[in-house]
Amino acid sequence: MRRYDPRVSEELRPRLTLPAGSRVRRHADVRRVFDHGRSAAVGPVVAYVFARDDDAPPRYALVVGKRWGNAVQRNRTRRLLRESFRLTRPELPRGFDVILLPREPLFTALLGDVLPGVRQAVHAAARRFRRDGPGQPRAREGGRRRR
RNA sequence: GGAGCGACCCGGGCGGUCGCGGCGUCCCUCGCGGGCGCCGAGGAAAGUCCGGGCUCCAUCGGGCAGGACGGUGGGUAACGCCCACCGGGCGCAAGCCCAGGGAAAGUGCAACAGAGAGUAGACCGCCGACCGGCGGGCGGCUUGCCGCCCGGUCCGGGGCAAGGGUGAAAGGGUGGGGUAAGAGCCCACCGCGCCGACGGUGACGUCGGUGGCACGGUAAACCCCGUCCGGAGAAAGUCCACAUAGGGGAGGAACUCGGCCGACGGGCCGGGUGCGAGGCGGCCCGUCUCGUCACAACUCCCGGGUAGGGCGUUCGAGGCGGCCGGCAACGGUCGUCCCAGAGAAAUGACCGUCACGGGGGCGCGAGCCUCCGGACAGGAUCCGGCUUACGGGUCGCUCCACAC
RNA sequence: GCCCCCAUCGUCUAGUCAGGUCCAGGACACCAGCCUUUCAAGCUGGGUACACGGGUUCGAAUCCCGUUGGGGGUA
Repeated sequence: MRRYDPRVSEELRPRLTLPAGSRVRRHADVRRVFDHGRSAAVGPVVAYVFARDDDAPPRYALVVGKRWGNAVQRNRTRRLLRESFRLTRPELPRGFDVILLPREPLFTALLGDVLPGVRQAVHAAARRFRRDGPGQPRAREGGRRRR
């Protein structure tokens, strides 16, 4: 069985907390990231980012739909993404709202499989946002329409 | 040892590093902060299949319609659940299964096959007693008729339903008597119906008598009988804040009585009947609210806006232990405990170690080394059940084989 | 979360309420043959389905229960 090397976190002092305030909770904020943010995908992870007008640490939200399995499997997926975000948060660009989504099934994945993807995807999306600015909402033809 | 049946229990333990959600408390450089303490998923939290609590519909009243349930007795807040018992079916057995009321209230359905499918029927077959004919023999005499006998490997009428055959099902079964052949036609036993006695709270059982077969299947077909059920569902609901803009469309109906003002045009208030609209899931009754010569208000429909916060919200038909009652489900009583309450959603990540299971190797052996493995699955209003998914253990019992 | 509905050939569907005549019918699509120099069209023939597991019944696509998979409504 593969094991995750604990030295990854040993290097990363200071404190690696994940306070409640670092979560994007309001529906309007989530919509803003999806409609006007920029995205990038690395490995098993997709990241959407949108820059706020401050210099606070990055905030996150997770979107894991029913296609990723039952409640236990979705919880496992969310926890891996959250843990990856927590461990990499100090090195991520400040002032961004980040939404993380899985791109492939993560139920059987280990933390080491997910963490590099989160770090690189967020950085890539942030670079794209700084270069191109806010995007326009994609037209959703057919399918479900959000009000 | 093998096969099987039932009841019950458990759902890894300990430790470390970094974190998460509540509540309490303290600190500060007050912020989306930090320290400390306590608590933090399941036996199914699942499916959402039943039953209740709770909230709103003014009240939840009567009837119809509709739905659910269905042996008996108990348990329960209630149930479609549980316990005990009865009856039937399956199994060698331990045991398991049963929507298990009514088919003599009525209606419907049963393809194909078959003679006949529910007021039964006669294809093959069986019979030759009875009637008519045919053939033969004998006898009589009024010589072409009569009588008697024989013939079903002669015919028809007719009798029969035992046997064959069809079917899921053919209008009691077996045996004997009986008969021309047969048949509950008669008899014995079994089954069935009815009556009675006894036992049991009861479903029902046992025994006796009697009838002489009259009652086929299907109600998870309509239906009948009995019992129960008002509707919606926490995104229920309620309070506050914010916001849209007083948007568009549709609707209906009169009389009368009393009092007061006014001073003859009438106005105001209250009541009655009628009418209209609406609420009480559908309909009717009943009832309540509003309106009633109408700009408005009212009611309904459509359109538009908001997507924040508080309460509901977790102490409960609650858990654990003892004693008592009960075959049991369960109840009573005493003691003790406080056990998730989030609001897009917290239990995680990683590591060590010990147990447990499996494979391989070493060892005479106790054992040692090494590599794997640990299921189903995550609270979202709360309980009681059912169902479905799934890893393992303990105890008891049955049958078979072997040994003593 | 809560409350409803649906499932039949490759696709769209009929049959389900009132069980048998249904080894399930139709249209398009598919395959083969004929026709044509070839293709298309036309004609002839053919294959293909009751989501799954139980129960009731003599008999189930149909009735009942459970499972699975879809869809819709609701602040």
